[in-house]
Amino acid sequence: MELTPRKQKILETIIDLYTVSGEPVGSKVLCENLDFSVSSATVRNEMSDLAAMGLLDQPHTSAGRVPSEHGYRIYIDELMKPLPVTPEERHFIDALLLPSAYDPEKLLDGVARTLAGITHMAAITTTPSGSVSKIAGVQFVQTSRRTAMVILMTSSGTMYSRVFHCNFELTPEILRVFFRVFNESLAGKPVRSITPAYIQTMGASMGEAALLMSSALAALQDTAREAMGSDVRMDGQTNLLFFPEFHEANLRRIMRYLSRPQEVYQLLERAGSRVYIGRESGVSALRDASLVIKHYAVRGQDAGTIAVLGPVRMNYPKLIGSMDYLASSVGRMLTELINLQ
Amino acid sequence: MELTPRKQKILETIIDLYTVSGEPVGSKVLCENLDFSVSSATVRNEMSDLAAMGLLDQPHTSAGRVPSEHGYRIYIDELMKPLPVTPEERHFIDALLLPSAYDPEKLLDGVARTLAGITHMAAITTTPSGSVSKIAGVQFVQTSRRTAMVILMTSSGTMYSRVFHCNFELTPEILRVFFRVFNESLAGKPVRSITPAYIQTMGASMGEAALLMSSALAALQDTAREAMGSDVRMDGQTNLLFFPEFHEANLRRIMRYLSRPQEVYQLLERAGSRVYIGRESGVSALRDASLVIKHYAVRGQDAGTIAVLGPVRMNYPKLIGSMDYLASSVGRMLTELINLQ
DNA sequence: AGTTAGCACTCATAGCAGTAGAGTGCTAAC
DNA sequence: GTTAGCACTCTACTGCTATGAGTGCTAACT
Repeated sequence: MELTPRKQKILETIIDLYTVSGEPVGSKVLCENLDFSVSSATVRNEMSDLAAMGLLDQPHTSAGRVPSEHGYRIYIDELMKPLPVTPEERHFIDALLLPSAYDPEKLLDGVARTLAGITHMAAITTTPSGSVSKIAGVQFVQTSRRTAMVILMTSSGTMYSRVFHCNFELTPEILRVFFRVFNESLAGKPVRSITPAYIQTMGASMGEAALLMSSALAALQDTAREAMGSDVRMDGQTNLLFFPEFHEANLRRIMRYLSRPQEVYQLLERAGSRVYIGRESGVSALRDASLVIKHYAVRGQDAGTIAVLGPVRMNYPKLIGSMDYLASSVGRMLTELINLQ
Repeated sequence: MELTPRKQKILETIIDLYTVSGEPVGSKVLCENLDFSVSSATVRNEMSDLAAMGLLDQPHTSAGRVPSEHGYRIYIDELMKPLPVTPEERHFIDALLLPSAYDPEKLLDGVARTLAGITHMAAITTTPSGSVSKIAGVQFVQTSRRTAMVILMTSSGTMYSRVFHCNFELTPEILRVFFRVFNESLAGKPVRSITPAYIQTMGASMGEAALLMSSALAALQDTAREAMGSDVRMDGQTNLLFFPEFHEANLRRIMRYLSRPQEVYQLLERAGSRVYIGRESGVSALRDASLVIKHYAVRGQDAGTIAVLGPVRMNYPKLIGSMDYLASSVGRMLTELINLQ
């Protein structure tokens, strides 16, 4: 059967109405909200066709119709257009991002908070894990007589720091030696090459100096482990409490899933920019939710993702418009931050 | 009316049974669980007395009894004893704390995660805000040709860092000047003295050099603002989803309250080590919850709090025992970290 | 051929007894 | 002071009915 323009319009209107009300849409209210006038009987015939095409579901015989996952898919792929952010919204988003704009480490936190704030849903951001980035350099800062901080800087602009303690007095000279030794053997190497084995090799090649550096080496390995970890930030999980479709077991399933960042990370990284409606994600915990994923690029290279998790019934055009803008802002900001270096 | 030993024992047993079942306790099951044998009629008389004393509530006429807030209060103040952690539990807690033990910045995060992990409730930790701590020193690290990181170290052992960008090439000499100027005017001063006004004064006193330092000054002020902010970490909020008493509106109220860290911070800081049962906290969002607060000390001085939020029906002796141990561990670890410096 | 009015049919929901069972409070005996 | 016995209360559950929203179908209309 063919999806005539009138059927398209009806599907769109059902999705619009269902998005705001959350209730199945009946033929009567539907034909009151159409921008052309036909009787409810005609609308019923069309709805019956759309249901036969698998675009609408019916909770039970005497209920109205609800868009099916497939219906949403057609709507998103063919019918809707992203709604670009207005200048006001742009200013609003920029203002929310500003406080974290100067620190790559904090930026993705700020983005998650911003995204959760403007969408009132759960927001997730990821940065590329160290598995793809390189070591830009290692820095040392003395923090007290016998403690110092090692800072690992990566090519993606992120920094990881750790404090370590030595059983001897540190001097600027010693730290300069640390700096030279560490940067000579590490700068330019992929972060993933800092393995315990490599650390041992480094230690071995230093001879006696290794004893002095053991705590620094251990601290460095800690930062590398952190850098290798998938970097996932979330915010606004509690926003999901306010959607009637997220209830009890359903909600618990979702929250439990979100508490395993590695899995979330993998889902987002391999997805590409797209919308997962309900069961499309293949994650059973998310079967009643939608996940909108948008990759952002730094220097033209795919660098990470921002994503929003919410009920299937959400305002996709608006959300996708906002996320498009936010993703480009983040990419631009990170590119600037890296170019500064 | 007097709280005879038998009444005490009955109250304790009711609380024990109610803690595991969550159901009102009737006279029949109660007398099966008492360690002395009396008939259910006797128990009924005693329960009736306890209800008259305000220690038990009755949801409705034909239901069993439930401990009242006042009943819990008496139980906690007079009847129960904290259950010290077993050596196994001690090892378990230590193992959970270990990964974050070496970085004061991350320790309180780790403590919140640990506490949520062992209690299966929501955990909160606070550190003293910068309003009471002093500036131990300021450090600068070059991160690229034109960017550097300023690190504010406080007397409480916490560090706050921010990256800043200059429109000229940075050299080690310039950073040494920064270091000298900043430490001369700031070291030893309370963190709260770094106000925008003071920053301006600093700039003014530098003459031309102020132009070079403006971005560093701005970054410093950012770190100071962060250091002044109440430092509240939470974890395990989603654990609350699994308690039947936290439902719908109730749960949303609590989550909404937890999303305002400043209020939570104030509640914990002014409370002292204690248990707030239901409405005792004075926070209406927490009227159906209990909050167990424990202060920890660093170098013998009150330094911050750890707290657990959960249903009123919780295992207080066990929880308080665990928290006593955890608070002393945290205090000890922070004291060590500070003494190292 | 497409559209519409009319009507029978379906099904969820709310409301209303009636019943079973848990638990109490009271009384009288021990 | 303790206990057995019993009437009383109240909730939770079940089955029933009425209601109404909404559909699907048919026949008439344009």
